[in-house]
Amino acid sequence: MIENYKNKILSFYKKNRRMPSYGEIMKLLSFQSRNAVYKLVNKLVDEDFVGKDSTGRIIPKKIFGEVKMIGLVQAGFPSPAEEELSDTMNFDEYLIGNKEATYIMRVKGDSMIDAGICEGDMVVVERTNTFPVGKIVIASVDGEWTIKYLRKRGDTYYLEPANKDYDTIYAENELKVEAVVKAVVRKY
Amino acid sequence: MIENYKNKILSFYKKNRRMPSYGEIMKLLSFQSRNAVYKLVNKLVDEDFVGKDSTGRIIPKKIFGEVKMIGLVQAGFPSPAEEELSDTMNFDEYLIGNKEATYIMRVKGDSMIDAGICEGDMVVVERTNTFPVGKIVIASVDGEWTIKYLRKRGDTYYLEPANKDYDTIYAENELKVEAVVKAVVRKY
DNA sequence: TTGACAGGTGAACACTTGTTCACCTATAAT
DNA sequence: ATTATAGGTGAACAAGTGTTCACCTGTCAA
Repeated sequence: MIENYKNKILSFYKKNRRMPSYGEIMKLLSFQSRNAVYKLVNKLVDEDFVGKDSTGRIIPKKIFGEVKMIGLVQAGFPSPAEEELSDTMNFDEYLIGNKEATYIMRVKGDSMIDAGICEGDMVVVERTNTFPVGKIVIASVDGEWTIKYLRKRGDTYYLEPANKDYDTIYAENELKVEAVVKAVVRKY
Repeated sequence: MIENYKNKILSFYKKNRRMPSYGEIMKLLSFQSRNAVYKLVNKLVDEDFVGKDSTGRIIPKKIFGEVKMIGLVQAGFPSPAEEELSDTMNFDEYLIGNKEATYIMRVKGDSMIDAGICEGDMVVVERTNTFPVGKIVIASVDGEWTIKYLRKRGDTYYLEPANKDYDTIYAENELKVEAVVKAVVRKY
């Protein structure tokens, strides 16, 4: 029963992008008094399902938009008892540092395949003015955009693919590092 | 100036996990009347920076918690003018279908390296009772947990790594498919 | 049979909510 | 010099806010 309540609150949050008020929960769960809701919410707060403001308003807890995290594949899935203890994570927070400077790009070609970046993968990149040698970067070389490792020999920077079939790239005119690759996301 | 306002509202949302009320914005922006806020908010609604409920409450628009998406790496970054038009995405929504059945696991070993899944990568998996042949699954074979391709020959299922150095795995006693791999996430 | 208690109702509290109105500047255009 | 306009103040409105209180069940244990 209480799980049902949680689900209804959760889907309200999903739909309206905010937590419901006590009155709204009352209608949502077909209660007759807001006080019934008040008592219910206090229990949900104890359970850490939701939280409260300094003004008493209900605020979402971590569970909203988060996913349970397990150590290793080899460890298998936790029992329901262990599940309570398992960590949760949120991809947006995990993957995105500086929101303003972050972009998502889709990868074409297999020049980075040995680094585990395949055609069609999405890369999370963050714009930069630095030259982070050794990292995977988005660079524009003589007007062309690519994703490669940034290397340095002596005073000159160059780009190195992660695929034996491709050659390293030296800029004829200009090599500009536009962004650093922060993460790779592939969906099946 | 108005950018400054947006930032303050945004960081309120980040901190409190909900949108501020008119009165709260008033204090936030050091206004003397809520009506000044009211007029400001209406402009922000026109700009599509925020939205309004049926009850008049302010709700976050897509921008909150989302990231700009670019077509291909080769396309480069958009100009500020184009940026307005570019799509945005939200990782949680993108990666997670059924929240209850979804887990994150960390990969150990290089048996799936040719599929672009490296040691230390995080996989997003969804529990299942089906046998999705051809997909990458989390399976328990005779008590051991692994991540492999699920294959079928005749009536028997078996597991195939994506690495020539490893052998295919046939279960001596039992092969159980615990979950399907929905996505791979790697952070640098 | 009694008492405790979890879970619900319904009314009341002070306060905050979004919204509207009349009014007050400055700044810019005519 | 006059008029419009964008952006602010301050008071008022009904409605909704979280919270508290007294009260009413049914269920279960002693």
